[in-house]
Amino acid sequence: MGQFTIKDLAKKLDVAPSTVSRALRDHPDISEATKKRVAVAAEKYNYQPNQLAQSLQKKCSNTIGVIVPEIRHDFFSTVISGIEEVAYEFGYTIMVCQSNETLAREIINTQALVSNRVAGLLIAISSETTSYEHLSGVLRQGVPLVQFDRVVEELPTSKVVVDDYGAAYEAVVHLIESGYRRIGHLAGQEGIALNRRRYEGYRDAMRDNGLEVEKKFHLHGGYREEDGYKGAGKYLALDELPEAILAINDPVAVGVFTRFKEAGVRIPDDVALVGFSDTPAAALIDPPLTTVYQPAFEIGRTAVTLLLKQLEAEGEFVPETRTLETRLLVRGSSRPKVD
Amino acid sequence: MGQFTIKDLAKKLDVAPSTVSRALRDHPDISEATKKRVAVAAEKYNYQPNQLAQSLQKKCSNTIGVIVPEIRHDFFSTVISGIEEVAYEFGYTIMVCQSNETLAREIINTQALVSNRVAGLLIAISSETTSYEHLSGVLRQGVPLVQFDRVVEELPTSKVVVDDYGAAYEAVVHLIESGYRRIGHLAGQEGIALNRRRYEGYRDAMRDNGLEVEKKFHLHGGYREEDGYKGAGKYLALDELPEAILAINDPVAVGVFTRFKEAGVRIPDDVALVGFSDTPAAALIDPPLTTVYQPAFEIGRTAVTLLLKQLEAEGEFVPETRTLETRLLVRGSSRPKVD
DNA sequence: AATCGTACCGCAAACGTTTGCAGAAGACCC
DNA sequence: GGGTCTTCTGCAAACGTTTGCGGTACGATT
Repeated sequence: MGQFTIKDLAKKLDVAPSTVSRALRDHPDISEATKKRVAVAAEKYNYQPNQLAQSLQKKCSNTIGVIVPEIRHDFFSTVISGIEEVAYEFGYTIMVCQSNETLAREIINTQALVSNRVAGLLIAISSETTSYEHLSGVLRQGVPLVQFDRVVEELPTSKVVVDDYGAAYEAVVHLIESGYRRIGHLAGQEGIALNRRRYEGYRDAMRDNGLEVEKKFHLHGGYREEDGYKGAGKYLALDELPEAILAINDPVAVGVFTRFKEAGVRIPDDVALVGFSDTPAAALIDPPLTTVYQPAFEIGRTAVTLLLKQLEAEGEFVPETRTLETRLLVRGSSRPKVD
Repeated sequence: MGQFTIKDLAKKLDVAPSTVSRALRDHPDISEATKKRVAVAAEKYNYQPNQLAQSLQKKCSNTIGVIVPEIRHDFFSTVISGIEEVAYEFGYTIMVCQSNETLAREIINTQALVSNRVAGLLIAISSETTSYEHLSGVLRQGVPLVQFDRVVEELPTSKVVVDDYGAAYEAVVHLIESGYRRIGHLAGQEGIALNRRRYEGYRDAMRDNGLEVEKKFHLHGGYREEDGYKGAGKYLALDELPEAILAINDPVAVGVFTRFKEAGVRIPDDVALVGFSDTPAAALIDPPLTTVYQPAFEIGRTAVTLLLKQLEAEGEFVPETRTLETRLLVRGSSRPKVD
């Protein structure tokens, strides 16, 4: 068995492998006649070039490595979809790994992908990732790297992000304008740039409107629905509830939503709620969730595009940061307050 | 630049590349002393084996190809997650492609993956796929293939499916027991095995309960939310509505849900609704959607497992079909009818 | 008729591994 | 001290490509 190789083809046609190779790649040295013969035979025997061999020889492959915290998270699967889309368009295939939000696995993933000699790496770091040695290692080895969504700012790579600060600011202003004053923030892990940026947007929006951030309403958790569920439990354990909550993302908001519903807390009458991402579920729950739309698909597309650009550029390339537009989708969960 | 190779390592240690290779793989011929030296140096210089070269030489790679209709569909992203999970566990990486529900792209995807000499292929066919030449081609080339969810039954491959017939049957019986009589079915494209099986379950459940399938209530569409939206439009265009609808999957059910809500059709009072998959949104809409839970994650896990088994087996392998359990999740959208 | 140019093709090395085989060095036996 | 066994290591070929360079054959030019 085994695949049909260029040598087999050469033997069939009684020419040298090199001739076949050149014929297939339309090299001017080869006569039209033999080009045709080769093409016909290749078709007939269903010859498919061995990408492994090709990549080995050219010292560069046409696969792109992707590392995300969790594939099944709607945001990331949409990003991956976007990545695959343009990768496909440019003749690349993608290798996808998930870190499961752990640093250990993220490290193994990067090594595996480098070991597979991917042309470049696209990554959104795990929530545990606070040391970047593995990533700077990748850079040191000359593997192009583009970060998206959850980025470490210190690293000199291209980045694709959204204006988290501005989006959070806008969301909070919206809440304030809707009549909510005592606004809480259910954030992600501390120390992550993305969290910090959203927090600062929240904080500044409060400050600029003469409101103060109440520490007890500023809680930390993870990125998953269960984290939201737990977070809501913490709010419920307080002596009083905030008037509104800005959740770090939609899954968390949904978790809060569920927990509150169980507890008989009405949304938005008792507590207004705003999420981040616009997952499909957001629009469907009742009341529908006000959320910050993030162009996940575009984030993916842009990330590969930057990577490909870097691949073209070879030496003279400078990291570039693309900040994509968000859009606040105002829905029922933050209906103007009536007292 | 360029990665550190086994040759570089050999030069540093003043031994032959073959010795380094053997030392790294713990070959008994090599003395403990040099093994240690090699290990230390490999660590020091951060040597990472070139998988491409390895795969080329061994004539088999450690990457698994995955083709799904759409990555962002919750069901598939969850399957992929499961696939990645066990692939990772066994030292494999996965290459993921989406066919976007088109045959043309599915063909290109399979070729690309074969060209990359994946160890095996995992596929859920597109809704357009009615000719299987590309897949039998893959088999003819000796590339292990496992189908999941949307399978073509004629092909002699391992398969991972759920009992679509039984699940649909159960769902319809549930509707009947809840007092619904005139039950419609919003199916997918005709000619797809999965659709046929679910249809038959629907049909037989009706028949076994002395009810007849009304042709006008049996419509066809696609797998996406928009297809459900459109399908609902078709129902609305009829002179009357069915009492209940079994949708081919959750996104479609959600589309129906949305369209009906717009039209003022109440669920389940005017029309009851049942979906398939249990996407996250299903439980969150109001009323929550009754649906058939499919163990997406397990489907993914099982698919790789079967593939790995086949890879071990070498010659003496016989295709195997695993049918995973579904579970009907009864929720508000099919509340017992009150007349 | 000798030279040159051109058009086309093959040889062989290389990419980074693995592996069968042979070889070197020492230990052991008689 | 010559032979045989071990133990360890290196050589070289191979996996399927690509590519620099050299070579052949032929027609054209002087």
